[in-house]
Amino acid sequence: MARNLPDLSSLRPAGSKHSTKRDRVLSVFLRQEGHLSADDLCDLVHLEDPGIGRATVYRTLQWMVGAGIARKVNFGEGRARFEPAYRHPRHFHLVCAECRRSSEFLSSDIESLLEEIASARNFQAGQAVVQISGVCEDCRTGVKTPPLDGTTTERVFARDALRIAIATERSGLEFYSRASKLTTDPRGREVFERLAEEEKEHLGTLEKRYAELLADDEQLESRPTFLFFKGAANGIFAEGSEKLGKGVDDQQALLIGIKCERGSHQFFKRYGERFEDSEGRRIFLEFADEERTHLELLIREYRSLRERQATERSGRRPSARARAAR
Amino acid sequence: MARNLPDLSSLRPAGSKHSTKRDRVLSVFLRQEGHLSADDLCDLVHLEDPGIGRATVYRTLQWMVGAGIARKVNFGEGRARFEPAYRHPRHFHLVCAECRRSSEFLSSDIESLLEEIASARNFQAGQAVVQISGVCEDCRTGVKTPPLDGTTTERVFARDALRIAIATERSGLEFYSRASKLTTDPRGREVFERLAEEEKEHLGTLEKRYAELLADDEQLESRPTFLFFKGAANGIFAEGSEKLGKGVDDQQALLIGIKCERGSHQFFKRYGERFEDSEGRRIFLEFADEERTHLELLIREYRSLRERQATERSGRRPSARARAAR
DNA sequence: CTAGGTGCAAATAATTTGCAGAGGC
DNA sequence: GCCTCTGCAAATTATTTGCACCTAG
Repeated sequence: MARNLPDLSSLRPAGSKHSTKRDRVLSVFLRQEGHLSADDLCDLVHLEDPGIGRATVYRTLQWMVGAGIARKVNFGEGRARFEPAYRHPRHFHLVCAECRRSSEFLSSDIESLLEEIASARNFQAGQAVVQISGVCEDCRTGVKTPPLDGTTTERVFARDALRIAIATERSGLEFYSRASKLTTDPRGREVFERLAEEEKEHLGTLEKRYAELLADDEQLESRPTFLFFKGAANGIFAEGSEKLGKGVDDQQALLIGIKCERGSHQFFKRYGERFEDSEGRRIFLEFADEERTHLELLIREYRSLRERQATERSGRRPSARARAAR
Repeated sequence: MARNLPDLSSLRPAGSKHSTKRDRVLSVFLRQEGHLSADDLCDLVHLEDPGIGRATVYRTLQWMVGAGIARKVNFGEGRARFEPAYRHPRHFHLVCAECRRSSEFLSSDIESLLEEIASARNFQAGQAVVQISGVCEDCRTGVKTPPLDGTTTERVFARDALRIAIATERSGLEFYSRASKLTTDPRGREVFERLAEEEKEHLGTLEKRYAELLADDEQLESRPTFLFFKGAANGIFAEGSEKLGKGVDDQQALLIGIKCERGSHQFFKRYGERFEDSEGRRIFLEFADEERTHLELLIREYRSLRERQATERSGRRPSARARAAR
């Protein structure tokens, strides 16, 4: 997503010599956006340096795949295509059968289902391929939508990241408002109220950021989604809110909150880390960080509550466990 | 899934002559279980008739793919593999990178997410490829699990179909019990009660069938899942139950029920039709049929309720619409 | 008898490899 | 100077095609 290319000199086969030609192949490859076939890359390389042989391109490509710099994808054309793994985390494809162009998407929902399936089969999952083949909008309507440039791709990614963060924030806010109403312990209630307040404030910040992003590109809101993170992010707090309903006590409410924040934190951290330095990555990681802070606060409060309850019990009469220990 | 092979004589290129050799290739192919490469098929064909050339096998394979008899799958080995489309509906793969064997699964949850994504991108989706590559249980543990024979595959499929049907039945039962408690109109309540009763009865039948199936193969319950239909089937009624909570009137309750039954009916019909004649298919289609009956009952009741309400209103004072029409 | 089907061998296409020479360290 | 990288051409692998012959309708 970001424009800054990785340091070429640090990328070379382990225990190997530096090679100008390999660097050139790599450099040409990394500057490309789409999914190149080995031949496409050959041609492009020849424009800059006709003295580079096919075999070198093939060999470099092989090394790049092994080193995780490139990914080999097969769209069933009888030849492989390659895409940069830098600035493109693991993602899935929509492949047009007519124009052979392909666009990308990312769905954490699908990813988690795949994980579930693999573990149900005791299968140690590595990479997954998800491809939808069909006919793209352009081929059906005849209108040629220009491909998104780097900055726009960045913005779409940031937009989606913000949307997900906002949705999570909203459901978090609902969760804490509910929790604060249900909590009887004044200190616990205060914690939930404070968290709800924080979520509200942060929600405002995110929404402001979203509005600013829209100001940069008026078509931004109508551009197709890149990140499909429907359930995974929002479901966490929604599930928590649901559990809150059924006569839970303060301690349970805190535990549910802890579970939600932990899930949410892990989710945003995990996905944030998958992206190269970019606005979207920043949004995810900042969010993960905020969730971590909340998580710590909740854990502290949970411990304090248990302590206070223990003291209270022992003040009146010894607890069941204490009595059993005697 | 079923053992009965399709009629070979009815399968031939449109406007083409009959050919013994093509029939033989086809017949050998359809008798196989796994994913054959063109060469594998050649070798197998040569065992029965060494006088059949490579080209014929390739040409037959091409025709089979075009005619929808076979599906071409690419596991990234540099050569294509082919699987019979008969007795195997569209499905996804887990591919072991070590032993190169692949096992199959079906997930309606993933399918519906894929549909959603395609439509969000205005992409007319055709086929989808979902592959998880990794290391299978056998390769990790060293224990060689024998591949499932036809009868067992059948049973696993029937087991999964029953599990899904039972889960749906359960959530349907919960939905109708709830609805019957919430409904004020005595006739409407009676309908919901009757449906709840029917669900309960049918649930019993399904559970009995499940127990019978387990009796045939004591390991059946522990065999890996083939159908991953987590959300799609159960979510329908669960969503309906949730909506029921918030002070809905009788008419709305009926409408929610109609929506649930319609979704459920369509779901089971759609997936049932994807399978060749088999116990699993029967379970799905029978279930779809039951849901259709419920759907019709609910629609009749909804109409009757509206009519009664209209009469009631016009008996007391003309309805808003009737007054406006004057 | 004739259009389509078939085997064989040759063509194509993508990718890999052997090898002699070039170039980094 | 050693060892790896590189270009070229030849090899390999998967699949398709041309063509003379065969066979079903």
